[in-house]
Amino acid sequence: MTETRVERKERTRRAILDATLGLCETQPLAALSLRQVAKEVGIVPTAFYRHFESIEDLGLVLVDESFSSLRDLLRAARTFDTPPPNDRALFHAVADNSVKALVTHVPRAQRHFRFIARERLAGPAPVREAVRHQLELIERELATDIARVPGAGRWTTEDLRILANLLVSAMLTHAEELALAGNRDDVVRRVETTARRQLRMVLIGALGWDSSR
Amino acid sequence: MTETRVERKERTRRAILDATLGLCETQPLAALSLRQVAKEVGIVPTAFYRHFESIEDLGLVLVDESFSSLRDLLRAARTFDTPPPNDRALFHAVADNSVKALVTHVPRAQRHFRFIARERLAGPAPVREAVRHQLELIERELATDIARVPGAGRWTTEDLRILANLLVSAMLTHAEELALAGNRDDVVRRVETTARRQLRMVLIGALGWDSSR
DNA sequence: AGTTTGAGTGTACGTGTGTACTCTCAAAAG
DNA sequence: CTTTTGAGAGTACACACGTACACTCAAACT
Repeated sequence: MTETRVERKERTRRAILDATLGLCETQPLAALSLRQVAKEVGIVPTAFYRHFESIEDLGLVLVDESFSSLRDLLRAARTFDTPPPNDRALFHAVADNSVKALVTHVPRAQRHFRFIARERLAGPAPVREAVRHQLELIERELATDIARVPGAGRWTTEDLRILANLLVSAMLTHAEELALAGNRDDVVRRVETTARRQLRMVLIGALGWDSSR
Repeated sequence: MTETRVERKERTRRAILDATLGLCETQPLAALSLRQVAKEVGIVPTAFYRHFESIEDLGLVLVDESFSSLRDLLRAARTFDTPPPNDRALFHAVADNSVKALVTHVPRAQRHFRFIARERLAGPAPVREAVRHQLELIERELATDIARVPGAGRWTTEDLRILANLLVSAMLTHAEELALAGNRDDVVRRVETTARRQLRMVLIGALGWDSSR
């Protein structure tokens, strides 16, 4: 039952991260005090400094952590069981798949999504910048992904980025709504429908779009 | 140069509202202290209570105020100088008009937009609820507006709501980006392009969409 | 075995916080 | 002219805040 020194340290570090995520469900990071976090973890305030330089520093770590679970979601959304027969079916499949990934992953990583959504705009400047940067990376990934879809040949790189931006901001809105809804089944289903329809509108609408105007 | 009693009271009330909007550009409402606001205004902390019950109460007033400037923007976006000749031109005109309204209004009411964007997710629960409610009203207005556009006949009410939701969340994202950019011309132009293209994609894509699947 | 290391403790400080209370003093009401 | 009213000032309190400093004591290193 003895614990090595690094193990123990890692355990309290995790406890601090978890406690902060928990406290951030009801208030933004900027409204959080070092003492509040320490009390929640069960350590003395000064012990906090053994792990993080400041609340802001902690926030940056949480951003990285949160985005790695977002990446898991996106990876799931990209995987198909069976390749769809035609274009229209493909778009439907993409939409359905993405939304399914959204509603199954979000509850599991609720606190991460909520954290990102909150701190994206309300966080301290460096935290906001970190979130913005990560979202940009995701946008780019999504853009190259869409580029491989049939009918996307006519699209310019710029337009693909713009389309990806639209999809990311829509999905972020839905993720936040899901996270806030908790486990209320009716809300989950409503968001699910809205998200799926929006993706279809955009993707199918995209077929009629031509970058050359 | 004498000032009536109600005039004077209204003046400090405004000063409190303005000071709070100013302070909220760098931090969320929840991280704000009553004393900070009072100091900024130039009154003693206890005098605050003559105007608002709490910071949260003040927040709710700011939400109302902010949304009335958002409504101004939307009204501007709906007004046309000359009716466009055909459907495609109409969609382009709608998109151009909306985006023009966005980039001209946002700088004027920057602090209001920033406040909404921040507090929508990071604010105290009652403030978040107030923002959510106002956005829902705007969505409904937009939906009935789109319903009058040619080609929208085939759309169900539900789908119109879903489309409006997509547009509102996209425009909110852009408004926030504009507000954060301040007066940096290159950013403004980039956001402008992105917003216009997204609106066109969605609106023109919408022509190809059929609610009946 | 003896020594070093470092996570976590305990105490102490100056400062900021919300709020209760009494006081002022000019505009409004009589 | 006198009285009432109410925005704002001033003082006071108990409490939470970040952080500096010296301490403990078991695991890890030599």
